[in-house]
Amino acid sequence: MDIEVKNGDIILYEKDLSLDQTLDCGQAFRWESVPSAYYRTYKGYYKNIPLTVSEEEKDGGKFIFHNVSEKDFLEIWADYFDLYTDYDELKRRFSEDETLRAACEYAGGIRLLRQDAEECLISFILSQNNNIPRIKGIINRLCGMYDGFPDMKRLAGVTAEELSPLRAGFRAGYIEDCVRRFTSGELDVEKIRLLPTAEGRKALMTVKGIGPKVASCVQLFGMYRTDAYPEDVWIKRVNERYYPNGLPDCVKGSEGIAQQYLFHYIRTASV
DNA sequence: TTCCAGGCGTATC
DNA sequence: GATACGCATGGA
Repeated sequence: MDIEVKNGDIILYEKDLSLDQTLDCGQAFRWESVPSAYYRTYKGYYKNIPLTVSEEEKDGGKFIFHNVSEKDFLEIWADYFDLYTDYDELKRRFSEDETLRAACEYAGGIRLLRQDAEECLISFILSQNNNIPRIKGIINRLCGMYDGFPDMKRLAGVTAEELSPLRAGFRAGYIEDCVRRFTSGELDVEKIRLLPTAEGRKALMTVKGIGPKVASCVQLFGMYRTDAYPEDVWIKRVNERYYPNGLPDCVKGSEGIAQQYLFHYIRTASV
């Protein structure tokens, strides 16, 4: 990893990263672009730990992690941004497939964030039949209500009615059920994390409001289960159009990361 | 006004 | 197991 410590900031040189593509692609909902002197600056959180991060110029590969110690960078942010994974190698492997090659070229700055599992559980339940700006709004109000993103313990006993200020609609009842199942001891995030992907997915789907897509999102984004492949409306279009006979062998074990490139490609590249 | 949004539960066959 | 339909909410 190529970093420098400078005036209390960490400077990172990383070719395979774009803040727009990674922080604003629908895998995380708590990052906001803020005005700055740089090409792009985002403010956001991992587990309620705040960060301001800048991309110096478009596709320049130079990033500034503001006011971050080297220790915190290496222990928290390098992990969160998945900087220990070689995306160049990954993209070369994916590029055996023609569609994926185009997707990787189009959105080569995407990385899979290693997010908190409980936060992803709540967030992706809220994401169903909803659009990204409104998902962000609901989560923002949730964080306001609890002074940061609440974990299961903090949410224990919450009712749909108490969540009504979030304007989450029918999803509030799903949150209520989810919290009850995970705080009663009936389900355990850390146990699900250890299960094989198919079994963990089944366990998650026993929660009211968690279906195949949300379960896979929780595994992919919240448990770094890279073989989870969430099939939303956009990815269904990709599959019908490019992969009617299934995904190519070159994505084996990394279906979820491939999904990120394909999702961004089909959604914004007008192909 | 109507339609749609990173789906899912329920009813019905 | 497959398919149709409603669902809270707010922006287009």
